[in-house]
Amino acid sequence: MPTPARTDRGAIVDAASGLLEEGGADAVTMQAVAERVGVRSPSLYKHVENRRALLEAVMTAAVAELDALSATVRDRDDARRSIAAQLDGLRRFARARPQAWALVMGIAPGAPLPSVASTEGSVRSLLEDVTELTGPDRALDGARLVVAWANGFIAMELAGAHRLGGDLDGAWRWGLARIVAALEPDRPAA
Amino acid sequence: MPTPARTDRGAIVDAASGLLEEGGADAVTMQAVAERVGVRSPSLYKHVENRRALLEAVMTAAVAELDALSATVRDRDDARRSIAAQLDGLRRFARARPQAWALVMGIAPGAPLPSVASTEGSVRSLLEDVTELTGPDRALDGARLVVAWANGFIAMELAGAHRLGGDLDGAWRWGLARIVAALEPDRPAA
DNA sequence: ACCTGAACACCGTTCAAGT
DNA sequence: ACCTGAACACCGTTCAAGT
Repeated sequence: MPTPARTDRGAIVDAASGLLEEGGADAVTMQAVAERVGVRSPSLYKHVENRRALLEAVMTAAVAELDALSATVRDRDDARRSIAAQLDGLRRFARARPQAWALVMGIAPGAPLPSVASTEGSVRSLLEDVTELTGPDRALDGARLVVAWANGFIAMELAGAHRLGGDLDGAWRWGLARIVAALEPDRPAA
Repeated sequence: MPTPARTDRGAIVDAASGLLEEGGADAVTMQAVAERVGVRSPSLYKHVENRRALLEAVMTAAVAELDALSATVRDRDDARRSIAAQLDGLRRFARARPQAWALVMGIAPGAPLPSVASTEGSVRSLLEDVTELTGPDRALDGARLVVAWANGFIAMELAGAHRLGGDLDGAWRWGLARIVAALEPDRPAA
């Protein structure tokens, strides 16, 4: 006789996301996830292939959130403003969900896969904004410049680069202005 | 009767470094390390406090290598050239020892601690070079700009951001030129 | 003073047995 | 069709016993 499912994939991924943010990827054990959704750990294997696949699902969900956020903050009327808004959004997401961000960046302790590449899906709208400033020939290089800086800055910030002192928010804004200006070859922006 | 030591901390850290590069931090198990140095895993605890401390020692060794490399490639006569040389050196190191770089970046699977901050020790000489271009007021912001971009780019590269295509070496050189130019407020560099 | 086997608590994963 | 307990191979770590 068929037994009705006592949990499902969505609940499992949610539980894993919660555990990830609370204790890092190491805290996402099959037993902890199982306990949170109310089953025993072997039952999870009816819904996810294994722990690695579960973490990939968590990652995919985070990428989707980032894509949605990117679409929300985008400003189609002003490329410069749009780039700034999207990078600010990325930083906000990273501060709110550092472990998910680290997972997406391929930076997480216990991460399943390198995956910055998948983030580049959410770079698509950024790419269009950047193209407006660089022209099509340097659009890809420009997008890489911008994304590399932002993620590198965030990595430093989350890793606690406070010890050098200084105003981190100020450093972000100054860097952001410089980076955007650097996309425009000839005009020496303010 | 005292028994002569059959291994020592240096050999243990070396073995751990090798395992790290071969299979990532997950491969640095106490048993694998023990086997490589020719003892049983419990004996390791006579020389290192625990696995976490061992990984920290590996990280410290990598930071020391980076510092040495940085000192080697530095060019005291030309700040711009010196910055480029140091970032190129960082990229070379990251490509040769991706796992060690990831560990230092706080990016490794199973990393013990966020530690980009400690990298900033090796940023000291970079900081001096940057100061020549930005002046003292923006030196810290400028160093953060440069280091963030370089590490972000390397993270993308190591994570396999090839899928978007394009010339990655070209993107690095172009970005590097732009970043260095961005340090000089007014002059619109070539 | 260092090394070892045995032991403990924990992992992920498989599988036969239940409903 | 899903859930479970038992089991397996593996972790990190402790500790009494060896030399």
